[in-house]
Amino acid sequence: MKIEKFKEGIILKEVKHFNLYNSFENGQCFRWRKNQDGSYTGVANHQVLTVEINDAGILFYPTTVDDFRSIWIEYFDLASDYDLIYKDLSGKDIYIDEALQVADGLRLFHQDLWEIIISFIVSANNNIPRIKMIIEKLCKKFGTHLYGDFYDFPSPKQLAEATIEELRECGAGYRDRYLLKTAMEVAMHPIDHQALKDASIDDAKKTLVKYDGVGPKVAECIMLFSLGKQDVVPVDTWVKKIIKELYETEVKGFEDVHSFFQYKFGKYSGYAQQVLFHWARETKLGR
DNA sequence: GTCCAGGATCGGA
DNA sequence: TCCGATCATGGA
Repeated sequence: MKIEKFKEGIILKEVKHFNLYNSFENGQCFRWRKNQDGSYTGVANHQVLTVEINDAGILFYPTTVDDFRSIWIEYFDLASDYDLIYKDLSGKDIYIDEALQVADGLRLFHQDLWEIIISFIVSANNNIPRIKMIIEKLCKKFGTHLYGDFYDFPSPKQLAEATIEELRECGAGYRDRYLLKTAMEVAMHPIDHQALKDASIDDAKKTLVKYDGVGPKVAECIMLFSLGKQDVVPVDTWVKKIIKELYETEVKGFEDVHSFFQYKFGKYSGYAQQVLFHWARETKLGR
């Protein structure tokens, strides 16, 4: 990977399969804001970062070469070969082929475990614009101020010191007590991140669903969006809609949607799910 | 007014 | 183990 210094940041040339819109607005992350010029600015790794694509390549700023190597390559999944994924998935059926075209350059990020746990507790029975709004309020109210209008995601300790009323003021609704209980639990007993990464899907899920507000689907999102488990398939209302409208006959004979996806799309079934999810939302499938 | 959104929890069968 | 009711909130 050719990393070059560029003003306050770095620039990557010749990176294929990185589309900003498809990567930042597919429902995997909630804290990246689109700028007027099409670039995105957000907070991750306790830093404010902007990602921009122009004729010269992909720009990341402000950051250093060292930080980019040690932090952002992992976050943006830049070491993965998406050609490999596309070759593996394409041709499996007409729907995934169309979805891969629409969602081209969608990268599955490796986001912070704690932030993803809280974010997807908020996501339950909720919609994406509201999830973004609630998380933004949580950060502003309980997170550390970074720069301008950007705040760090609150730590377990910071969130554990919140009151139910304050969480309700952020718009969390009935999920307020889930957030508080999970924050207090994690503040008391830090998560063993490496153990979760090493664990099997079943074992990781068993651990994750112990947190209040984390059920099977949220656990699957945590595994796919933070732990890098690319064969985990979160089944939400949109995926159910996709199954019903496109795969109703095909899914019969399988125990559930998970085994169907696993059989059909193999080791990248989680990526297939995310591409289909994004495609369905973009094309307003069934609307 | 009803329905829906990246569902989870709870009590009862 | 499984199923239905219930849970805030705001936009369509």
